[in-house]
Amino acid sequence: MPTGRRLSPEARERQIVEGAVAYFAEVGLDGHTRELARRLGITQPLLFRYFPTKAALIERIYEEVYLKRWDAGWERMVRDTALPCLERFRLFEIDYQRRIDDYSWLRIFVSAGLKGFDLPSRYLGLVRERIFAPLLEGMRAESGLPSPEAQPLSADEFELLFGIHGALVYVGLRSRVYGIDGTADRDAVRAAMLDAALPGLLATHRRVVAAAASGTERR
Amino acid sequence: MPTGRRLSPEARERQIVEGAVAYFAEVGLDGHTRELARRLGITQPLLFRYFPTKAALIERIYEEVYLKRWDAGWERMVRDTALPCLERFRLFEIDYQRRIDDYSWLRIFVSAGLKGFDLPSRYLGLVRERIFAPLLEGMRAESGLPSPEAQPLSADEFELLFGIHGALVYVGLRSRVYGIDGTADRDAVRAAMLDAALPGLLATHRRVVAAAASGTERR
DNA sequence: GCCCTTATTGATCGTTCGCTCAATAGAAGG
DNA sequence: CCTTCTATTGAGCGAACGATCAATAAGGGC
Repeated sequence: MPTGRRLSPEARERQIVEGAVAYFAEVGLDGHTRELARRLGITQPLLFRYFPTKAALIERIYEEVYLKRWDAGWERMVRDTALPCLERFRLFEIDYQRRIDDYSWLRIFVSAGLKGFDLPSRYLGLVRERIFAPLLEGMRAESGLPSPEAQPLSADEFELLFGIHGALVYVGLRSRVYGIDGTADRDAVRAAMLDAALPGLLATHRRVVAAAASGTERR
Repeated sequence: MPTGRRLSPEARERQIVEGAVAYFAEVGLDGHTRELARRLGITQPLLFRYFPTKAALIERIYEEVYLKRWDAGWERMVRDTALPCLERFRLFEIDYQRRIDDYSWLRIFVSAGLKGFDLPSRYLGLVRERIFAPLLEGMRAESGLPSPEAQPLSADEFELLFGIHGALVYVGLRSRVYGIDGTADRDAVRAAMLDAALPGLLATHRRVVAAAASGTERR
């Protein structure tokens, strides 16, 4: 993609942001501004006309890749009482995983985690509060268990969902971060994982809630 | 840990390796040799007396953290016909996860993956061939299914084990890489995940093998 | 076709990187 | 106590880093 000089500021900014996402995803957030500029076919000082510092450019990448790609429909989907909770969970995960099983998304996410930025923890906090909490509340209701107001959602309940979630994320990580050339159809693999994990989930959830209710019993 | 100058070469090398593991785990493999030396209380040129290049030091870290911590007992454990396969799998994962749920292990692993080094893919290849393949072979036998010689192990079968494995690894990643302060007892969380996932595993495995045997059927 | 705005560049600053080497200093043997 | 060996250091090399700024050139309005 040659540049064609003197773009409009909007077009140039877009080009820089998209190029930066691809570049820093590939080499990590310690990548160099000169190399990024070289790949874009522009000079390095031009980057600093559009972003005051490298850190500001990276902050913009966060907005671009994570905040912008958060789908408000997910929050509605998991509250849609027309479907059973397990089906809502399945639909959410299929759509969510398809969105994040992306070279840039996954690599910048773990790269940010390694560098100690709070983006991953804040993002997973969002998943926890806006997706998993409503789902667990629905599962409580479907099983005739106390509402979260009567008995707060426990850490173990969240782990139930994060466990399945993690298995699905790991499929993408193996390919995008560990470099295992997954020739497999990862969508199908995840669908099969959900088929295996979901049927027993409600029963396990009831056990976990009952254990939490009756003090500190174990299993 | 102040230095006390003029150590024996063996003691100094150990100190450097251990310090390097801790340092590069914390800041990533792009960390700087000067900062590492400062933390060790020595000068930077001394590092280069013990390791010719920074790359050689990092190579040594790989040996130290991954190859050296590989437990040959795992390979025996998963072949121990005295126990049912699911129990072997459980015992392996409990021990394995306890070993790798370690700040340095997990962070250097994903850091190496991001930098494109082949360590993670080679390591996971080891898990696949030396741990999961024997387990799947045993599961085939327990279920009266064809041996791997008669019908090769399929990618879907490996995904069955990698799915559970990934859910367990993700527990550590959330804490060690994403920086979510897991106040929870991660060992107990993983034990509960295994309790939830293992009971249905053999039946699912039979379905997967049957589907693979009868051509390209789906579910 | 000319002018004026501004996107873009070339040159460069101070700093820090991985790495080298001659000089220094601490322990062990006689 | 003095010599010898070598672990350790201080000074510094060339290269590359993020960032700055005056000079240049491309396009739009008249």
